[in-house]
Amino acid sequence: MPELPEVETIRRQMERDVVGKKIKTVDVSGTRSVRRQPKKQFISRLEGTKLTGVRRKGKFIMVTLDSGDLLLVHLRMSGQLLRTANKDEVAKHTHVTITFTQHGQLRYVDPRTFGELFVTNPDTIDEDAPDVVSLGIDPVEEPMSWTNFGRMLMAHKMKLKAFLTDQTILAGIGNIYSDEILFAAGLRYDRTTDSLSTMEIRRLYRAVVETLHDAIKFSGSTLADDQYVDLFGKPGEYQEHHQVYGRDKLACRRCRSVITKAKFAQRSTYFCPDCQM
DNA sequence: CGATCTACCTGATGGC
DNA sequence: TGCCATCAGGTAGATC
Repeated sequence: MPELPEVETIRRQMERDVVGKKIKTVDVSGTRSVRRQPKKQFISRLEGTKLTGVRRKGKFIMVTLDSGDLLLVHLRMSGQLLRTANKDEVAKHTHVTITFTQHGQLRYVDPRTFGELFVTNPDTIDEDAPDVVSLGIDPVEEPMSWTNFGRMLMAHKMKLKAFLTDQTILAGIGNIYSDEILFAAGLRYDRTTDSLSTMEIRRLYRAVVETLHDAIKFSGSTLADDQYVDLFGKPGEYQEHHQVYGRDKLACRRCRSVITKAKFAQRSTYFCPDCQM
């Protein structure tokens, strides 16, 4: 489900709403959402700690705790973090409930159970979470020059969509935003990284940054199944601004050609055959 | 090394 | 209605 803009929306809300709160109790039900460490350890390392900050790298949310530990959350396809009152009805597929000493709870809900939570520490994260350590550059948190971006492109010979969605190169871009970025850049998903002119490199870098910032401004994208909602259960609005994603057989908003749907790496890919070359 | 595919899950949707 | 196939924001791991 969520990509960088959706995760960033939740991060910003958590920064305002849960930082400073102290965890009273943690409840874990089911076996899949906390799977990287024993449930008991997960719970004991959280209970009694205070949340001191919320950061993000790619699609990971990292909550800093006053114990020095880090609570890591990855929502994968269908995870939601929801701020609730203690007495609010418990939604189906609620797998983790964090109750604060005051002012309610933070709940983790995830129908498909692909997402996960775990507690780690800066000293042990190399062993605990190699997937976090190996993340590439977060294009929103770590801005770079377009020349540096060009060097990254040249260092990997692959198709543009594979480049954009490889979390060890750029962290945070998934299936929706790679398609939207490539439309904004006027480039096809199957162009190779080493085929771009200087102008195209600049266009692509600009599209990465602008598309992600735009999507954050509109609180991310909620698709027809309503799976993505923010910390307070509210859907995003960026789907109304999609130029290509989910718009196959519709007219391109720019040139009126028909948007095409293709398969790339077993995923749907949408593009305008006339605006993207 | 890269690319390609499969598996992990539940639920919504569409065709027959 | 029901049944079955297909698809969905992601990524790790096996295989070639």
